[in-house]
Amino acid sequence: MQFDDKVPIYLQIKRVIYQEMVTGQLKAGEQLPAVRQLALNLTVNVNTVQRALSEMITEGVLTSKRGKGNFVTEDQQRIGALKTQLVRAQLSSFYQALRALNLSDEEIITSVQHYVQRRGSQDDGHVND
Amino acid sequence: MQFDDKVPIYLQIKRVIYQEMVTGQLKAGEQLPAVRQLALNLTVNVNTVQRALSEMITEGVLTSKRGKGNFVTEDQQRIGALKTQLVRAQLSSFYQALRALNLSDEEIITSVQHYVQRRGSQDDGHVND
DNA sequence: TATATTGTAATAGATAAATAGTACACTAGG
DNA sequence: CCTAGTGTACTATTTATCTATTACAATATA
Repeated sequence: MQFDDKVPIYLQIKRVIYQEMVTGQLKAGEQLPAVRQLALNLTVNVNTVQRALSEMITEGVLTSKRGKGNFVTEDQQRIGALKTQLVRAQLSSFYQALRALNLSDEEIITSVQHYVQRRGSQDDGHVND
Repeated sequence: MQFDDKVPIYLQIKRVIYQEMVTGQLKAGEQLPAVRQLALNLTVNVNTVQRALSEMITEGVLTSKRGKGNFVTEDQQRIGALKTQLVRAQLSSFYQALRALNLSDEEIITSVQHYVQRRGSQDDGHVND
């Protein structure tokens, strides 16, 4: 996997796993691949994977069972809250950045609409739910 | 100034100066504060400021005159292009992040609308152009 | 011609992050 | 009981970033 070398890799790994939980690629209670396997998949060191996972364990979205594996929380509501939290964080930083470039609220909204339209008419196989 | 310790400071400095150019706090052709002064303002080392500025000089948005100072490009169009570029980068990463969280195009648009509305009704002294 | 102010370069040290490698602890299954 | 597979811990090394410090080069001005 390719990472942005201006952002710590362990943070980018967290983001990937968050996304898999939110999209349901990883379901509540499901076991994650072994840390050594994750390290291979991500072409990254085991310690780096471990750092990402241990933070997520502290946050309560993962649980660890020594000798067995790492598991997504059973708490489906926790995952829902995670999605809300991640979406809100994106909205906040996006809004703040565009305001800092002097865009009005209206301009921000229409810029998103136009961007989405442009992407929609641009035959790159993405689907719209 | 406070920085996010997960992102290189020199990149965050570039972002701040970009914003000042785009918003007109720094006008085309205008002289920047001396690097040593900028370092004081930002509570950062001169070398770190220098790294940010030297990259922006390479990009052509700043020019340097040894013994005189650093200056914003005279090319107003260049600044306009900079704004376009920065806005587009924000849109792209924002869109990609929310798609990765399984939001549809419609949901992305309405989430922005609701976020802006919520902020608008929330008396925190921001103005709407 | 000096002196102050500007940008620029170079060195050395500190810290965070990532890597490689080794070892240990717990669990399941033959 | 032994072995394979799991998470976890620790050390050592490398790289990028930031800092502190010193020095030098170019410009303006008294």
